[in-house]
Amino acid sequence: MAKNITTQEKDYSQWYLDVIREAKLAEHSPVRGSMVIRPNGMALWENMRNALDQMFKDTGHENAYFPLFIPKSFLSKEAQHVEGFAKECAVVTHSRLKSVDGGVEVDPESKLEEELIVRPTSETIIWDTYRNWIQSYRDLPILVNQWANVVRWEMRTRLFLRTMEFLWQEGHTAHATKEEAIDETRQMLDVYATFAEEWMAMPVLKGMKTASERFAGAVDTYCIEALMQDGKALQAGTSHFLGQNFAKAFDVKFQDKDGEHKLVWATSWGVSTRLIGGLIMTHSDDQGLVLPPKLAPTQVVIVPIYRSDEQREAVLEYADGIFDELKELGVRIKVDDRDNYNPGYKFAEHEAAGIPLRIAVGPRDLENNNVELARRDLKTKNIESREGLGSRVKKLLDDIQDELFEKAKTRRDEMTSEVDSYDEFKNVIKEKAGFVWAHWDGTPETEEKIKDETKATIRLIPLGEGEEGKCMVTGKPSKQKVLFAVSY
RNA sequence: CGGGGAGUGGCGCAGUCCGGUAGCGCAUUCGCUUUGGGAGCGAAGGGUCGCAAGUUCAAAUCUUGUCUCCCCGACCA
Repeated sequence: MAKNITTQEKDYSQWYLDVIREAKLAEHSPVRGSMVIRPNGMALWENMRNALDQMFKDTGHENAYFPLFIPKSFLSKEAQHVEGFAKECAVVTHSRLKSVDGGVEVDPESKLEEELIVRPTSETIIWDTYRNWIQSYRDLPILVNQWANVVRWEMRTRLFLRTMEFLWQEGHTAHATKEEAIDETRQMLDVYATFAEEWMAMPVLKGMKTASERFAGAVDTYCIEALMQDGKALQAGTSHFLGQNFAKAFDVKFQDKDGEHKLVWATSWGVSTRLIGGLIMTHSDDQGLVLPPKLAPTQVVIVPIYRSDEQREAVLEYADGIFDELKELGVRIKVDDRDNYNPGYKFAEHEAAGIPLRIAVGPRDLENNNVELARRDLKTKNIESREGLGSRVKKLLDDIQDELFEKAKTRRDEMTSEVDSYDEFKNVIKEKAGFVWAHWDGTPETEEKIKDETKATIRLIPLGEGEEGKCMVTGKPSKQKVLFAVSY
């Protein structure tokens, strides 16, 4: 079984790569750190995108599109922002090639007057644009999102988790008041958390980043953090309160009701194809991908089983009847009527692809008016009556969605510890991994020391009040426990 | 970008030490038999051995460079 997939126990990293290959989600391209997203992977991303997009629209946002290329001078306008991204930018310096003995080389004559940066994120070009869109308080708020690709010149890449080019959405909003901008930041964090939990069935914790983990140019960075099966944390989404940093840098002011000219308040927020990596490492197993029904491109696959042509015809007719019934109920379903693979092969293939439910129908089922129903997540098989199948399948898909979440949440909770001493902390991080709550004195020095000594970083500071205590390292006062983990 | 490992038909690998006609399994194509957990038999197709230089009568094999992937570090969504 699953003969092409390394077990999680043997090598989790290799397992992750094998699952992606066997589920045909993506593959490496000839360009270092860049991937080809295959149709299965793109269909999954499209479902995620559609769900998120609707959530953005429901909260009053509109989509727009800004350029891929950003003039170099824009990047230097916000000091923190430059510092954060300078080291990982792709730069366009020339505009054409010329032929040289059978090959091509960069034409030195085509050197650009001002070099262009391939966007690592779009704050700069968007704020340069917003300056022209905003004059009055009546122009605010601006609630815009864009779906785009961005490029960050990464040293070390992993499919979906960290690639040089990736797909994402970036929301960029402009507000008249600080309070409104903070509300927006928090609202979008909630949207991300809801999406992660209700659609991806991936439990997340919400919180705020420390200064060292903050987005370059933000006043505060909020995040959702998920815990993967191997005990490492994954930052799954971020929402930034940008204060007036970009408004200052790009001189974006509005005339308020009181006639005063004021700087605009800003937010930005994003999630990326990295979420697919999180999805894989939350639910999948040694047989391959496991997908939550709400995001699965195909929710149910019907595998017909037959010997003779007469049987084939009868079975396919039976299968088509089921297909029609479920299709009518809004289930994403397909019939795998390929004749060149036997059922066992198809079973294995659909399991690797993570299709939540499989219905097998053969002559025996026709005779008894049954189907065989198999759950991908539990690997169970049951004979079920054909009568009322549609509504039971619908219910089952809902159950799977809920159970995947509960299972992931239980695992997350089991892998979450709370410690009071640094020795205990070091031991837990080393032996058990997972999330660890502990007191921290709030200084970057202590944070850095912990990171150097244990590889664990502060994933988030919880929102709201916590119980006071003493830092596990320095013994200095701590306002609340913060969440540590080794992360991706 | 540093350390380690790897690159040979679509996939997984042997061959490399010790240079001498490029092989195996799976997959693919055709035919027949099969089909309730990755089918069987027969036939066929497919590879400038990552790429580029060099050494040699001769290079998958030796040398140098370079690209890509995996693991570990530094950096990051």
